[in-house]
Amino acid sequence: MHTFMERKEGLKIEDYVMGNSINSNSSFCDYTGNGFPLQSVFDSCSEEDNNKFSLGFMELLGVQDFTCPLFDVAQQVPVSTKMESPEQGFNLPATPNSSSVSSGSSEAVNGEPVKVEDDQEEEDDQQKNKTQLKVKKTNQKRQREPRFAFMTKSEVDHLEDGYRWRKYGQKAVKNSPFPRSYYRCTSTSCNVKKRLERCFTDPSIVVTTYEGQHTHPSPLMPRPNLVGSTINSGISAGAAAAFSVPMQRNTQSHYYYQQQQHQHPFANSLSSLNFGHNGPSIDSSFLHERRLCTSGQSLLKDHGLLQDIIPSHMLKEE
DNA sequence: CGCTTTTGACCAGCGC
DNA sequence: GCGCTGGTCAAAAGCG
Repeated sequence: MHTFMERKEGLKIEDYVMGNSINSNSSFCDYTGNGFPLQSVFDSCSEEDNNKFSLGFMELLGVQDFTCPLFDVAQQVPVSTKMESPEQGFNLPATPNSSSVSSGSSEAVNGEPVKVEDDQEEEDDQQKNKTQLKVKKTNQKRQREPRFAFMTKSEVDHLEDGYRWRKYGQKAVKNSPFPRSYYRCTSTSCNVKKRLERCFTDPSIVVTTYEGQHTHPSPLMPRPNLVGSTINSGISAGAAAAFSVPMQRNTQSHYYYQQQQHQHPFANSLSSLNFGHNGPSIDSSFLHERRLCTSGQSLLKDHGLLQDIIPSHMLKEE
């Protein structure tokens, strides 16, 4: 069984997901390395060619009675997310205060606003800023924060996740009638971002992508003592804090993707991200959501996570 | 008045 | 080099 990284080297992700190999001798689990397709939700939802895959994957996941969602695209993000290096995100914890992410912003230039005296100087300043930005960007290639994405079946676009977000952009998405919205955490010095978009193959599904790590506790959520649950679930507290899963009002269910080959995909993927070194100990919303997902199942069951994440018929195959 | 949302413009990266 | 696309900025408008 190959790992994702091993396979990634030789194939474009589209080939990998859409290509002949899916019809070859490989089983679905073998094919993905851990039982899940490696193609990102975004690709599968936004790329026309991937539509087929998307539907196929929905079926495989059992969309009719989906289990718990969550989809870790953290580092081995497929082609579409353009991670510089697969190792980066795993070995480097998210660096919320890094200026590299927003290097395109004029605020990032020298860290202070540009004063304008008159038109001439304004132009000069703009020229300076542009050249400085170029130099900065060529010297320091933009680094992406690790990403964590999941699909949520919901009627509302913006799901409450315990944090406050400010919308800073909206873009039309190619091959999708639904725009993508860009949000940033409103907390100062916290540069966590998230993107929201609807899956055009199923408008009832919202794809949420978190990027970065919160440097502060959730401003809206109380933090119940659920440490035991977290430990038993194998989820690092920091990871839970870094990527709080929305608490949705209208959600019926979630999908889960993750891209590693471990037996316990969710736990391994999150812990391997190595988040939470400076984050809050636990974010309740994440655990809260897990409760919603499990709906009656005990969180402390040994295989509870796997059950949440992997369709039962796939578990039987293992 | 302060904060959030909207939206057009700009920029970088990528593929051809 | 050019065009396309994703991501971000920032001014204006909206809202409580």
